[in-house]
Amino acid sequence: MAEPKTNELMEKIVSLCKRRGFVFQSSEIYGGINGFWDYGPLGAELKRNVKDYWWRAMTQQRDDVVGLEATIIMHPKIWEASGHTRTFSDPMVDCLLTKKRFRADQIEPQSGTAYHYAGAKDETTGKASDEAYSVLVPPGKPPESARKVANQFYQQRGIATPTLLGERSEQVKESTRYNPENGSLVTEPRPFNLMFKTYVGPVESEDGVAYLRPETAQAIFVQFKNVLAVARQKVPFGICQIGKAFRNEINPRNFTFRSREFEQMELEFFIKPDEVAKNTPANPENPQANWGWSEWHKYWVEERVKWYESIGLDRNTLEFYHQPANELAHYAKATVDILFKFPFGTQELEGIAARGDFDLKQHQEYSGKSMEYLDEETKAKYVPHVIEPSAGVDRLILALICHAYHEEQVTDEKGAVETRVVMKFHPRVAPFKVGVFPLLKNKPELVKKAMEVRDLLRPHMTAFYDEAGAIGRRYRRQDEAGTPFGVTIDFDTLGEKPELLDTVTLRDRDTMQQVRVKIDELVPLLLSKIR
RNA sequence: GCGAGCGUAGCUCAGCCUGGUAGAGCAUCACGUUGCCAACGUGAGUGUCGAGGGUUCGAAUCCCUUCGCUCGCUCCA
Repeated sequence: MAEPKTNELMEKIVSLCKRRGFVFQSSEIYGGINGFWDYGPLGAELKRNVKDYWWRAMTQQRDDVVGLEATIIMHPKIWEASGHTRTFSDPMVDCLLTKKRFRADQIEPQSGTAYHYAGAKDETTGKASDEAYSVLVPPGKPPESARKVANQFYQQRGIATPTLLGERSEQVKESTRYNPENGSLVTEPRPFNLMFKTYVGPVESEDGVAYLRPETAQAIFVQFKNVLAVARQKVPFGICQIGKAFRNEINPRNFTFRSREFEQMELEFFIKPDEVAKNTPANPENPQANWGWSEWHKYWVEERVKWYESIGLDRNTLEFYHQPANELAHYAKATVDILFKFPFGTQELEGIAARGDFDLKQHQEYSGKSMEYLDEETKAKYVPHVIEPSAGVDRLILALICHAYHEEQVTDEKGAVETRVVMKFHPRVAPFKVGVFPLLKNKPELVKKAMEVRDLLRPHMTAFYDEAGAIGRRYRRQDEAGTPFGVTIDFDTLGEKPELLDTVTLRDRDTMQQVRVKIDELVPLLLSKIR
């Protein structure tokens, strides 16, 4: 089937999301608020299904993972221990000429001669700028190179043929105020705090400063001892959590992909340090308590890929990025990103990191509380290491929507070709599982029977009843909502052909094929398809 | 944050240049019709033209500010 081009495709998807009620812009009637999105009726069902299914797969169906639900606002010292207070508030500077942005502390100190200018004037037009500007040139280079850069600067400000005013020079040593690439002055360092700040208590004072969590993981680490004490688990075991996190992104982009308020699904899986584990490679299907971090890391990557497959994102729709050593965070031993090919580019859905014992050690140090675990089997005492599969819920929802979106050319019986838009969600995550339709709405017997069928299905699955308009139109509406099955009550259901009494047609969203099914068999049949 | 473009009905968009207080298609709702894939008929509704301010007798249209969206740069623990 022909798919539209990328930008066009993304626009169609955004449009459908609004039209059908998957995603709305937050606070839209007030003009919207950048980086925040709401889920409409269909989106809310979809997201709930995805989270429920993750929760079921990660903890309810495993012996070795337990759940946690922690608060969004936590003790501010947590973010000092985790490093977020430091790394999330780097002062940044921009090059005044190229606008390129640097971390202020990462600019290589420069020495040389700085040429300062008070402004510039265009002798022919009379246009002038009194904006001060400076250029640093390396020792021994003539002032002409500084003037060239300064000319560019003033030309950008609308002075076509600038005459530089008030030039004076100065020797500078080890300055970080200039762009090392072109010598241009940079802006004053400006703080960028990526954490949302708030105040605990009614009085806004610095004592009460707190942050909305920028990730859910830390909550798990700080509750590690409590969970350990009650969960009757032995290392290796995991703690998982689903919850909101907040980042004051400089520039939210790509629909819901990078939002300022978003939801994460995270597992922290605690394992033995390699010195304690015997590090016995074994059958990957059969996890071993004594696996080292490398085996566990591979195991969780595979587990997660299987999970994505189970909701319809086949392996070949994903890409895998093994972060090279120079990109790894200093505490990480390995990170594998699971990526999805979005229309706007291939982007990360989940990162699976082997984080060593960094996080627990940090909290041990900052809180003064021991994070050690007594391994009864080996009698060893250690701070467990951790494997962290961390997924973004909202970007996964977006991936599912993009993946589900299909346009198909359909030829009707009159030979006219039209486009069918169909959202091919996996039945497990589809917002509605089944649509129930009376063939005609002006026949009370059909309507009555259809309502009975709806009521029969409703305790088991989300069922959408629709009687408005022609039957084909109702099918197409459900195609756009991604409802995988349609049940139609017709005259045969009522016994027009006696052998078909109490049977209905069951339509498959993707193939549009219909089969006749006994009403009695509907619930078990559909349940087998949506679980 | 910087640069460029854009913002008109639920959606897609015309109108803007050259000011005279808004339109199309689709969608929605009601009634009728409809015997399985966006049929048809009749009728109905909707816009503070993104917001605020200015110019003008008069602003969707011109100017300024602001918010939002898209793209590029930047950022991305």
